[in-house]
Amino acid sequence: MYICLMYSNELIKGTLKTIVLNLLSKEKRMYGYEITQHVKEATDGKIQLTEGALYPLLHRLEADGLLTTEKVNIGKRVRKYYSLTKNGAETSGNLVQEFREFSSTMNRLLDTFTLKPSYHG
Amino acid sequence: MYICLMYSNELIKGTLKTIVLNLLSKEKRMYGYEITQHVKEATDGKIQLTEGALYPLLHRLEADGLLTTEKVNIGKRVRKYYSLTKNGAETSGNLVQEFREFSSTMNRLLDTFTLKPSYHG
DNA sequence: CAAATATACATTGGAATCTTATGTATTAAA
DNA sequence: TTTAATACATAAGATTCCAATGTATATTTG
Repeated sequence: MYICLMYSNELIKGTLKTIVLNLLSKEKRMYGYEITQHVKEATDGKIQLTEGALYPLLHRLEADGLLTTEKVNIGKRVRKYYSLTKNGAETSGNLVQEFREFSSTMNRLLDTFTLKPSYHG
Repeated sequence: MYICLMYSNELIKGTLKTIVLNLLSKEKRMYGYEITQHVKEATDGKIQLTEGALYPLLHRLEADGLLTTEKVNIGKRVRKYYSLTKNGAETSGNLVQEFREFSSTMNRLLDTFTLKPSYHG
């Protein structure tokens, strides 16, 4: 996904990594499905991550040394837990701060010109 | 561009349209180069639009009926002014609101989990 | 108990968006 | 006079995400 029912979904590109790393900086370890559910609940369904976006990202982050994994058997199923590496924790903090700054800059920019959106026809 | 010196530039994908339409909802008409300079100044250089992203977008928005153009001769040069159509003004308002909501949702989501970004090693 | 739903992983093809690089040309400043 | 600024434009490539599909186990519900 990134099924963002309330938003034109293009807005969110680039924030998935931030969301995931930030979550893992607070929770010791999480598995993919758990992440999707957590984000969904925390945002009242406003942000929903798709597997097609999430799983490849998790694999990439592991390959890049930002995450480590441990497999845990749950009955006959194998659950894959992800945790931050030291590098991942650092990156997490940076990305969150970057988003905050960007968000602030954007909102200021939009404020400057959104007093009355009008049609100058 | 989208040369965002302070940000990992991926964060901004999807906001270019919002920025441009919002600008044009406040200024009767603007031309491409003017838009890049305006955004640059208004954000203290934090957001810089590249021509490679801006011009194709302007063309697309015109093709989609959100913008109209008028060419003005400046000496030997032709300057291309863009203005919002009625449809464009409506879209502008929607996109700005969507960004605000998304921004708010994201910041709340990040707040929930950023008390202390840490390495659980 | 059977069927539907939830849990849980994964990959692939394609769309959309942006960057980098390149190109042309005029005008102003150093 | 040469450099920088103004002003447009396009093309190739990277990145990121979505939709679709696939597999399989576990739980809930009718």
